[in-house]
Parts: sequence; structure tokens; C-alpha cells
Amino acid sequence: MEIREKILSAAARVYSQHGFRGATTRLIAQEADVNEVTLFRTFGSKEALIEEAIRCHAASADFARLPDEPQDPERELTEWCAAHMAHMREGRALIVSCMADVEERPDIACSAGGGAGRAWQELERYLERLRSTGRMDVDVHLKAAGSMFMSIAFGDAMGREMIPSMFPQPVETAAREYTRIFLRAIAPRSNGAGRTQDGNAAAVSPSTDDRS
Amino acid sequence: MEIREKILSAAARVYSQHGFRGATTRLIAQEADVNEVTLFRTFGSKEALIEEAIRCHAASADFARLPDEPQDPERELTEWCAAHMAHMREGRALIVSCMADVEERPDIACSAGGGAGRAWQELERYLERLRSTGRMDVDVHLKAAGSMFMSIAFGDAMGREMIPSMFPQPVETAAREYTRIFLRAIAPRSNGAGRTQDGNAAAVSPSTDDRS
DNA sequence: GTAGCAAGCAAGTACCTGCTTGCACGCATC
DNA sequence: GATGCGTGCAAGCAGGTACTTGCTTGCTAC
Repeated sequence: MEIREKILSAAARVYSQHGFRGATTRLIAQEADVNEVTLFRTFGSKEALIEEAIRCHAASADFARLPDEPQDPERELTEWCAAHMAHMREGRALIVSCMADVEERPDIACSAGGGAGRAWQELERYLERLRSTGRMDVDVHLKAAGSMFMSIAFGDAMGREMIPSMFPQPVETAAREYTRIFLRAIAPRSNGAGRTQDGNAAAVSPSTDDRS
Repeated sequence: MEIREKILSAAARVYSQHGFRGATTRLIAQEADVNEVTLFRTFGSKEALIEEAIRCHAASADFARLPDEPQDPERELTEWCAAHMAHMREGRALIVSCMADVEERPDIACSAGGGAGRAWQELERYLERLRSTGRMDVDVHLKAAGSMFMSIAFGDAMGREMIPSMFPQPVETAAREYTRIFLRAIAPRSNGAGRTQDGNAAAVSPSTDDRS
């Protein structure tokens, strides 16, 4: 393994666990099984090293994509949500550390925020396609619904370990359950005749939306 | 202002901004306008001080309650969600700091997790009541739906500042939009449902025989 | 008054932090 | 063999860290 990568992965690991201040150069060097001086010779400073480590980690976020043209929304969204959640759960510590450092070290945050942004764009495009093909109610605020779905995955990934009582359903089925409920929410209202999309999508909201 | 409270509030503030390691006793003392030694004389150690500060802050979380008996779910949930979100947004930095420290300092996490737990219990009870009175579909997984709603508020409060592009709708209307979409999701599927309540009624009880 | 107590103040201890310096060793290339 | 080059190692610097000690000051109660 290249010494550079060894250091970067060690830095990401230590930073995840201890945050920026706790990620001492001595600790990173020890974890990478490398002399501390090598860190400075290779990356210049602790800040540059950790920034680079986070950027690499964020760039490696290459998970399941949503298709350009929705075929089976329940299956596709379930898989996407599950992959997304698994990825966030795995990188939970790093994400939280970045969030905690966001005000003190804005540069770090930029490096990290990219992943979420990309996922959000992808979901947004998918939902737009869903709506334009009549599989999503035009009365549902698209961006609100989308950010809700993102938040759901985010909340599960962050909170499952911390507040287990709030997430009683097992990891394996959570994404499916979330997706099903989400699809109920955005499904077009059946006007008398229940045009049930795939069995689960007959949600009817009696809430009048005349208030824009 | 009591010197004790002055120190506690300063500690919470500094801890929010800089995390545990960054919250030096010197900085806290300076922020509280108190001699550093007084910190140790009053609380014994930095750890004890910060733990106490977090506990106090979490205990002060006394926001809007959900009624025992749902009357107007859309209004009640909107208000509750808005209050909850505002509270989390205000305490965002502290929450994130606690989350980042959860593995290194589990004691701190326990002090902080209480607030979320209480809110969750309250929502769960409300949803149960909603379901038992026929205003929530029995096919919807109650805990999944509840944790979704919690996650939505959490995600908005945490992400709005960090990834603005994901939360384009203004703070004032976000809670209403979330609630409306959520209610669409959990509303009983109409078998040709009737709505007989006043105009803005959210989820309508079909418990009365499905006439019409 | 004076005794007790809470708080401030200055200094110090032992350790940790990022980062630097100087030097030695192994290894590939010419 | 000579020349770099990348790396390891030991030591150190200047500053920061939690926490302690010994002392002074001001306020309140008897």
C-alpha cells in the first residue's frame, strides 16, 4: 500500500474518532505506522493532511444511482435509500466530526458537503421525472418532499446507534418501510377511482391545498 | 446572575462552539467573566462542569406539547414540529458537539439524549391516539412513520444552515409543508372516503361508517 | 471588631501540541 | 562509486492544557 494512502486512511480514521483537535499528528502517525515527520514532509501541515483525507473520503462516495427514467419507484427508491443509509451509517463518525467542525474550519465542511449535494440533486431529478409522468401528485411540494426523504435517511443513519428506541425496525427493512410511506405521501390523489399504482400508492389526502 | 449559572451558560456556549477539547477552562472562565480557579472550586473538574452544563441545557428543553387527545392534527403537528425544529436549530451546535463526542465521552451523550427521547415518546403516543381514532391508516408502520417525522425535523434543523440548497423553502412554512405531506402519508386510504369536517380538517376520521 | 467564607490573583507543575532540525540508513539511477 | 531521494529516528522548541497552591480581598453575620 502506498505510504500516502496509508497516511490518508489513518487520518480519516483518527479524525472520525477524535475530531480535529483530538486527531494529533502523533496519533495519526502511529495509526499509519509511519514516522510523525513523514506526515509533515508529505502534506505540509496537519490541516492540509486532514482536509485531503476528508476530500478523498467524500470523493469515494460512489453508491447506487437512481435511473434516469423511473421504472419501479418502490424498488428503485428502496435500494437507493438503503445504499445511501448504509453509506452514511458507515461514515457516521466522520460526518458528525465534520459537522461539529463546520464553524471553526469552514474549508473542511466544503470538502465534506459535496456528497450530500450530489445525492440531493439526483433525488430531485428523479422526483421531477416521477411527477412529469404522473406518478407524483402535482400538489405535493417537490423540494419539501425530497428534502424530507433525504432527512429520513440522514436521521436514521445518525440516530439509530445513538437513540435505538427511536428506530426499532431493523436496518434491513427500514429503507423499504420509509420508501413505502414516502410513496403513499406523494402518490397522486385518486379522484374517486382508485388508480393504484403498485398496490401501495393509493394514499388519499383530504387536506385541501387551496392555501398554496 | 448567580455565578454558578453564569459559568454553566458560558460552558454550554463555549462547548457548542469548540467541542470538548476546544472548550478550555481558560476560555470558559473568560467567557463567564470569572476566575479560572473558580471553575475548579465550584465543579471540581472540566468534565464535571461540561456534563452539568449539557444536562442543564437539555433539561431546559421545554417546548410545545402535543395534546393528549388530537383535535386538529394538521395544526397541532405543525406547531409541534415548528417548535421542535426551532429548538433544535437554536441548539444545533451543542447537539452536534454532543454527537461528535458520543464515543469518546459516553456520559455526555446520555445527558444530551434525553430531550430527543421525550419528544419521541410524545409523538408516538399522539400517533397511537390518531390511529386508534381512525385518523391514521392501520397499514402504516407507526414507529417507522413516527421516526420519519422526527428525522425530518432533525434533518432540517441540522442541514438547513449547512446545505441550504437542500432546504429552499423558508423556515416559516417548512413545518407546515412537512406536516401536510406527512399527513398525506399516514391518512387512511379512502374506500371512497368522505370528509365531513370543516374545511381545513387534515386527516378525517372514517370511523363513522363509510357512507358515501 | 472579627471570624468565616467566597472569590480573585499570580505563579507554578507536569504534560501535550504542532512543527522543526540534524543526521543516518537503504535504495535506485547514472 | 557517486548522487539523489525517501524515510526513520532522536531531540527539541515554543506554546498550550488541566489543575494546584498560597495568598489577598471584600462581604456578611454575630
